[in-house]
Amino acid sequence: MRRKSGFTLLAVLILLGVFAYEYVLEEKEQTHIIVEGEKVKRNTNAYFLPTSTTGQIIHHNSYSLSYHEDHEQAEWVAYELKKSHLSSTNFKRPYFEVDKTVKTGAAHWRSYKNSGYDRGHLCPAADRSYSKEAHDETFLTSNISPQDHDFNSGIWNKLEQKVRYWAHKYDGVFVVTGGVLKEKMETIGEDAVSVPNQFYKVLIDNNNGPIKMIAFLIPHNDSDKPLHEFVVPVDEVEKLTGIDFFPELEDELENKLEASSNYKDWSFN
DNA sequence: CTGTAATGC
DNA sequence: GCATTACAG
Repeated sequence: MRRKSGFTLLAVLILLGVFAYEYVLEEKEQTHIIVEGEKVKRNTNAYFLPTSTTGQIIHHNSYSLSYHEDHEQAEWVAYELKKSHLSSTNFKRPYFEVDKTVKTGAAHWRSYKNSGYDRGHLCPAADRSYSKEAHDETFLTSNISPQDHDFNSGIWNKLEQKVRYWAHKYDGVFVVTGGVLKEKMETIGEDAVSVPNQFYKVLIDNNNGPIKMIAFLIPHNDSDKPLHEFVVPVDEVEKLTGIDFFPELEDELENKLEASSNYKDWSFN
């Protein structure tokens, strides 16, 4: 009797030891990840916000944006797309609303009417379908840009779907999207909303292994080319837009990641 | 999924 | 203006 309980105690102790050892290993790995991006995981939404060239950053509940009054649209829209955000829910499309939080006055949706261009979401409705409130919030005029319908439903839609695929595969990504806004562009409607000649998307992933980035720069035309042909270094988008995308990253890491147009870490399957 | 447009109240 | 329906890439 005594001998048996001795064995039991020993077995329990060994098991405890194994669990403790594994726990320490796990802790070590997590710490390692956090060190790479400092406070990255603590407040991702604020941490990854790009700089604004206009000084008008607006925080909505489900995404943030920097509004460019001259072009009557956002220069960037940024949000975290978590794996848990992905939803097959199909909410009914509401009407677009003028974003009243834009102090200089956001574009009116009538400026897009009969313009020949789509009201193209920058933050896609499908990326905020985890609640009706979040979904409907994407239908603000500060979140749209004039897009050719074939482009919007073609190559751009393909990219948006790929982002959702990556959010699922990599347990979330942080997304920044916008049109490249330049001095002279075609405009539409009474508000003279600029029609960008290129659109970009910049992604950063710090949830799955080593931190990684990827940037896309796509001409405002539909294309049959594979998406990976539109990959550019983040530096190139920064040069075109004047936006600094991840200013809070430690400089050495930021410089290294933003100079690369290597996409081997991102699965295109 | 991404959207526009016509119709009736 | 809002709701419903039809249609297209």
